[in-house]
Amino acid sequence: MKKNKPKFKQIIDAAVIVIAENGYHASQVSKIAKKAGVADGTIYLYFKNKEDILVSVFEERMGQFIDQIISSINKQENANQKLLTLIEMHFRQLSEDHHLAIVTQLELRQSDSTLRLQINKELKPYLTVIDTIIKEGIEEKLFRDELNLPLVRQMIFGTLDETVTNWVMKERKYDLVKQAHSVHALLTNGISVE
Amino acid sequence: MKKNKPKFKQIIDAAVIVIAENGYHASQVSKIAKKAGVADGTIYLYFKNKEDILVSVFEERMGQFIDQIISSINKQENANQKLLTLIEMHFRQLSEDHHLAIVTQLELRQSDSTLRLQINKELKPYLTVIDTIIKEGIEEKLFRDELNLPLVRQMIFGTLDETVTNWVMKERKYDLVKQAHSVHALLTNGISVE
Amino acid sequence: MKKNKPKFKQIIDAAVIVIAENGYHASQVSKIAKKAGVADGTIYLYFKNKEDILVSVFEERMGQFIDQIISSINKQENANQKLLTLIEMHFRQLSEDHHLAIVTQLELRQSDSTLRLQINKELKPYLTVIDTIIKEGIEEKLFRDELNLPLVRQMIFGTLDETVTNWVMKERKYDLVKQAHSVHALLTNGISVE
Amino acid sequence: MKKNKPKFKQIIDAAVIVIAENGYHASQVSKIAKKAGVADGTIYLYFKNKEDILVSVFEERMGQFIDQIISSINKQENANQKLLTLIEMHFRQLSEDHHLAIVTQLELRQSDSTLRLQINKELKPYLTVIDTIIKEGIEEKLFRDELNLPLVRQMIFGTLDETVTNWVMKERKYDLVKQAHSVHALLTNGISVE
DNA sequence: GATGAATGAGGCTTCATTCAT
DNA sequence: TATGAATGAAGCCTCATTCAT
Repeated sequence: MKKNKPKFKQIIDAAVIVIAENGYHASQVSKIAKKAGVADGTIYLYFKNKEDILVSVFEERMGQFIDQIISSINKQENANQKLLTLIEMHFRQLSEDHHLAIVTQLELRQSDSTLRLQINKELKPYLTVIDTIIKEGIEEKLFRDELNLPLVRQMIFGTLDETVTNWVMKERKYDLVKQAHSVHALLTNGISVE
Repeated sequence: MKKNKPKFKQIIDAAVIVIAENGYHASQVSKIAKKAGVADGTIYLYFKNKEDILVSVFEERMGQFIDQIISSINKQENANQKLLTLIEMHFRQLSEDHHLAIVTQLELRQSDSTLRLQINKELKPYLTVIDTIIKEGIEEKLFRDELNLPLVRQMIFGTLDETVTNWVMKERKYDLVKQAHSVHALLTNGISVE
Repeated sequence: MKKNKPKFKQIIDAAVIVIAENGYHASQVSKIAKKAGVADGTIYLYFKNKEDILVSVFEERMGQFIDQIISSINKQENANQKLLTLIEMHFRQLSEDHHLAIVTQLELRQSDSTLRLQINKELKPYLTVIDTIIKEGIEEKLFRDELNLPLVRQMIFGTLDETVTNWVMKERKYDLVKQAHSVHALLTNGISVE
Repeated sequence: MKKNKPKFKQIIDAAVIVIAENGYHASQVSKIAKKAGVADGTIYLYFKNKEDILVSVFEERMGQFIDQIISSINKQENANQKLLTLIEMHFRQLSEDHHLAIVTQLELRQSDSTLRLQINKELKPYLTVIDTIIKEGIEEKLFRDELNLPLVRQMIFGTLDETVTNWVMKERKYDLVKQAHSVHALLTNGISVE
């Protein structure tokens, strides 16, 4: 299994940094190889082509990202706590790896539709986690039971995504994690008085 | 002023269609020229370079988009009505011009960071409109007064954006405008019971 | 029609010389472009890809080659005369354009099967001319009537081809055209006494 | 002597099959190694480089090919019989090893001039055998004594070669060996009446 | 002797942009 | 103004060969 060889991770890590620093379009394979400390050709022993590197970046990192969130959520008692934890973990992980944040929020969105399709597939488990929390919340009578599931999911994911993107574009000048509670409050209580 | 000459608009319109139909990366200048019915070189009499076409697409169309929303909002009495109108108009306009929806939600995001910076500039007035509504809502005691303005704006814009993107990616198979009320309810009342 | 533009012929001519001088595998597109006095990209305004240049070389030159032979043959009275003329013209034309001789006898045979298939298509009319002469000869009772047509064609073409290849590989140190009569005699009378 | 080690022959045999099945250009060293059941690097313990494999293919197989023909010819009484035997053996051997036929008639001709030079050297003994038969035939007064030796040799070899190539390209759908007599008759008696 | 992971040079092609007409 | 033929820079990928084990 190629994924367990050290060079596989070396190249993935190099790719994240190179893309974050140079932008998606200026990230030539040769630049990634150099940063990873391998020859250009070596890349192709581990990846089918350039696109495959990018998909793998997402697979590897998004996989970890979601696994972390799920394991944290499982320690929580109810849907409200779980939602808060999801938000905190989402913000924390991207805060702690700003290269990854730049890549996921800005650079990878420049990829063409074939790649974006792959990326959406990777994203699906995350959306499923959100769905599960909402359904639990409804069962626990914490959330309103007439909620339109896809709409709520879009609100939650859209809000988190937009918040992180803004933070990245403002060059990460403020503490993203600290906003988790407010975002949670907004999503649960809305903006209306009472 | 070049903007008032007929070929300027011809080229912008052609660009929207070509990008929507072919995707950002397969939209060569020559293809846009052909669709616009002009020679390749003519493009450069009206636009500095390819990026300039794309920025102009956004300037022109986003300008109209926002103007429409503002004029509709101004007929509304309070912040709640205005927010609902904004959502409806946002959804309606993109529903009615699906080429534009594809371009704004999917294709233009593939542009590089320079272009995206420009696009964000064009987006600013829209975000300001949202801010204004929120502030009005607080003054009118319709919205909670401890709201974090940027956060609320991100929630609103993030939710609308994600909702439209999902609709585009699902190939516009359902009625987006019909979702305006539910989205409005979610944003104002949150998801919690009570 | 691209074939009538001067650059089309310029590039074909350059390709013949570059391939003859450098060999098939060392004939980069950039080298052909340079010899033709055009930019690399210009090649692709006239040819689909590199292979298309080579097919066109054959189409153009082989077309002329065969046309010349046919028009000369038509002035001859009987099949025997026609066969002699075909041999003479075959030898003469390749003698007079040694670049073309090198390309057809040595370099173009290195092409891959896709290209060789195309080349064989171009060659077909020539083989048909040979067939026609043989059939005429039989009708005129000059040639034996139990002849196996494909076999005779293979003997004639194989002999001419091998003779020219040998001459090219011996670096054209002797007069090829002078051998036409002997070759004709061999083919018609065989090698046996009586 | 490396030639006597089993892996040497293993690799040669693998090369013939791989080239026949994949074509010259798609026959990477790694593919030959795999088919031979050795590691890529092992190839280089037995052959100087890739070209050396191909030259060796010819050396080994052509050597056998010619030896077979010579030993068959020596059993014949006169030049006429010998020529017929040569033709039969030439056709029979390639008929019986169609991989070799594909490689010699089609694929190896794609090699570059350096390699073809080597191949021609291997071919020389065969041409010498032909020459010897012709000279014998003249001495035996079976063949005309004013024959131009190189020319006759080119006719014989060219005819055989073209005949086999046609048979290979027609995907070996007819019996090549059965044509030996007709080809022999053509070469000895020519095509003319009387 | 045998392995196979690693190397890195090399070339075809696209397409935004220019400029002579 | 308008044209469109011509330009030429730039990058992904393959595969013969090496060499540490």
